[in-house]
Amino acid sequence: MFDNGLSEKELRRITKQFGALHSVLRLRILAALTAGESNVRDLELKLRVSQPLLSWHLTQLRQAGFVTAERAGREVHYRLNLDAFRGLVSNLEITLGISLSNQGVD
Amino acid sequence: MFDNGLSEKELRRITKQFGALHSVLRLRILAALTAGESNVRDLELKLRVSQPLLSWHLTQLRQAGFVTAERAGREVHYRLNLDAFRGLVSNLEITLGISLSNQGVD
DNA sequence: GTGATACATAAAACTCTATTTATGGGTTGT
DNA sequence: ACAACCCATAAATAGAGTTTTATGTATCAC
Repeated sequence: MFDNGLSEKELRRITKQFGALHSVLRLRILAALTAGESNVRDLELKLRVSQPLLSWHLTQLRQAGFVTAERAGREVHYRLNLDAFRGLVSNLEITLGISLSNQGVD
Repeated sequence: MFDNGLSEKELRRITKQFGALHSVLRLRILAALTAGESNVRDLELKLRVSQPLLSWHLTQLRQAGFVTAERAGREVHYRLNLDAFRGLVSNLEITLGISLSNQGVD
């Protein structure tokens, strides 16, 4: 056919990943995690959202692969998984058939 | 505060952009446009979707900046706007505070 | 064990997005 | 003007995602 390198399954995968980034709150969560790993309570205080809501968004991010969760006592530590972002950009490049390296853009 | 370089307005902007990519059909549209510009009728035949649906998705992509539309007679020619993708990746890098260049990933 | 803390999950209400069906506006050719 | 074609928009419906409220599970301290 005319597919640009990505299988149907991969298409659904990156679609879901883009969906996981379709939320101001989730982007804020990711931004907060750039400072390093964090538990849920700290994020709750930092972002001023309810705990169940935060938990739900963290689940979305985890299912998309953008964060990992690790139990430590009664806390759960979340941290960024940068490779997931790199993989997404890479798949987007394949879909578009171009390079998105932004050297010389600004 | 703790913002990683992006304003509230910019956050909403890239959130919307990610939302525009949260659709298998829209990714297929973008992939189809990598071959070059196209009118709506050709995309309709290629992707086998109804014309109003296609038109709606094209509007979403245009509002997000990923495609541009140009009238040519009674046709409207759509084409990719690669700078929008580069800008999005760039903003994502700012949000995460890292570089996403995928050199050496595969 | 009891109580307190940390996190996840379930159910319901709400909001946003996608799809269909029908119609309208603009352009070309006769 | 008329008919045919290309595309956009409106209204109605269906579906997916989000938020709240309430409850459950696991861990630590006592």
